[in-house]
Amino acid sequence: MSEEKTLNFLEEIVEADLASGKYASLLTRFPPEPNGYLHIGHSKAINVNFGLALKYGGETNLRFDDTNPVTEETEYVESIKEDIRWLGFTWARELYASDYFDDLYGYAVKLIEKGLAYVDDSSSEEIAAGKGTPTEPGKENKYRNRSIQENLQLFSDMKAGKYKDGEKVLRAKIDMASPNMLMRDPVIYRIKHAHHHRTGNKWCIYPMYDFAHGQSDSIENITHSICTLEFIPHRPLYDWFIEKLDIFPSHQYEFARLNMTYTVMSKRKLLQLVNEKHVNGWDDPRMPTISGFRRKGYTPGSIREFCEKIGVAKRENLIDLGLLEFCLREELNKTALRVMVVLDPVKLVIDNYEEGRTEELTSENGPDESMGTRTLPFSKTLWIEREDFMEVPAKKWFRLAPGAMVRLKSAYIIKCNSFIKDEQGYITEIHASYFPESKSGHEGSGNIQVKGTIHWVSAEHAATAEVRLYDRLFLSENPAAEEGDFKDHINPNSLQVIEKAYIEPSLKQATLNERFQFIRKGYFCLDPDSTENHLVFNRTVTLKDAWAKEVKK
RNA sequence: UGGGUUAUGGUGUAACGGUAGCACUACAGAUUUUGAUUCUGUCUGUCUAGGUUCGAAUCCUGGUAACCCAACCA
Repeated sequence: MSEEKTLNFLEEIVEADLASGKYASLLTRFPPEPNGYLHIGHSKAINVNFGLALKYGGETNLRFDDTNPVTEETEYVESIKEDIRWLGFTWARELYASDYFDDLYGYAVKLIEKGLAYVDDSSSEEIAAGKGTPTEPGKENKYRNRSIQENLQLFSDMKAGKYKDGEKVLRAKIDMASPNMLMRDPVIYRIKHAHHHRTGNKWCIYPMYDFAHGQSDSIENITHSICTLEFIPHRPLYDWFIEKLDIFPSHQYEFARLNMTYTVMSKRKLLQLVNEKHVNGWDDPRMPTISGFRRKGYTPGSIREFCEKIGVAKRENLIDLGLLEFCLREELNKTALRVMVVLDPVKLVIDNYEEGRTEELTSENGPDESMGTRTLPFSKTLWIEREDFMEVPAKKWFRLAPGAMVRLKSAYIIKCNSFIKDEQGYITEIHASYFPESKSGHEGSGNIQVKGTIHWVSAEHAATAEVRLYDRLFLSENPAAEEGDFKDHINPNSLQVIEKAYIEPSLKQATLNERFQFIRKGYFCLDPDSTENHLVFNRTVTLKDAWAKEVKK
């Protein structure tokens, strides 16, 4: 079977540009604004930009688009860098749009000198009104015809701080009747007397996105400037500035951003979830942020694989969260250490097992023999999962029930003799007898056939831990598209905390970067909230559960 | 309603005028000391109406639908 992978449209463009000699090498950039945390949607953009460069032997710059001092903070710069590194990518240069403020100012002066920009004294409302609507052209105002000399002076005064915020702006002089609203004399510089996280108080005028992005690309000699679909209408402006300024011609290309089921992706909505305490911060494991996924136990490889699988195209999409989970399970299944943990315990007493006796049983750590084995203490009294016992077994029930037999994983086959209920009818204890000859790994262990195998922990030897079970944050597939407030669709049971789960003793040595499969229950990892005496585990993702489906039928 | 972008199974993505393929999901079966994994199989698709052509998802014409654009945000 040949592995002939077809190219996505960006790869086709790049290959054509390289083949034609338009560019000798490839240089892309990832340009986040440092005003929030990166989410899974950004990981697609990261994968596209870094992935393309990697594939074609080029480089990728990390450029912080920090042209708006009032929303941006150094804290975000650090988290963004950490997330990109964690995903496994390395940038060629760490740059900032603010590095180019002097150049950008010079470009603005050049535009004024060419009669292509003017200072406008209108209020923002007046400017908005003057732009018209998509169906009606805008109107040219009286400031549009100021002399070059006057504009130069005024712009210089703006820079010098002679005006207050909002008193004046610099606008490009393009076409107030353009069908593209963005070409109707866009504002390119505004006054903001604000402290900038890098340039401090040096500037009180700041360039707008459209006057910073393309030029920054050009200054860095970015060959392919890749962004999302909503910037398509900006492209004519992007090209206009490059042409009028006569600078290196970077080109903009657009792809469809990632949308995923059962979550929201807009920064505004994520901020709301954090601020209104629907989650416990940006790195809450229920958040679609990179830091949230990291804390939940996702691996960088699974996210990269997911980004590869979803492809790159120009059409709107809503990708099934199940695909991300598939990528995760695919990796974790190969690498996670198998351990036994009882989340919802009920006591199991082996009547014919000697009181006080303990055996060290051997169990495999994973599917691959190279992962080795460990020992597990076994004794008369065990904890098993409450849901693994049914007083009146359902049809096709393979687990424990009165008179039924199951195997205790890596141990013995047992047969249930009886069980005890309290006055409320709650089962408090199950009694069984074991078959010594059925011991795992020993001759004759397979003489008795059973359909079910369940996990267990020795009561005497078990340690305890808190376990946090996460479910999807929203009940709706596409909460942002629902009528009304997206928050009305929050899943009230997205977090279930188990205060006291019984864990096998080996788990006391768990470390933060290890991944575990709690056999039959899912994949888990240690949470940073853990202390030596209080371990906390997060459920990364469940296992597929064919029985749960059977029950639903 | 002016401009722009996009339409392929439930989802995502290929096929670049010549057999509609791949992955996820779903379903069925086999294996299994995890009802996991693994393996095998099955279902389901070219927005619509015309046209060009020996042949159209692909080219042309007309519809339709979805998304984006009227911040001194990015």
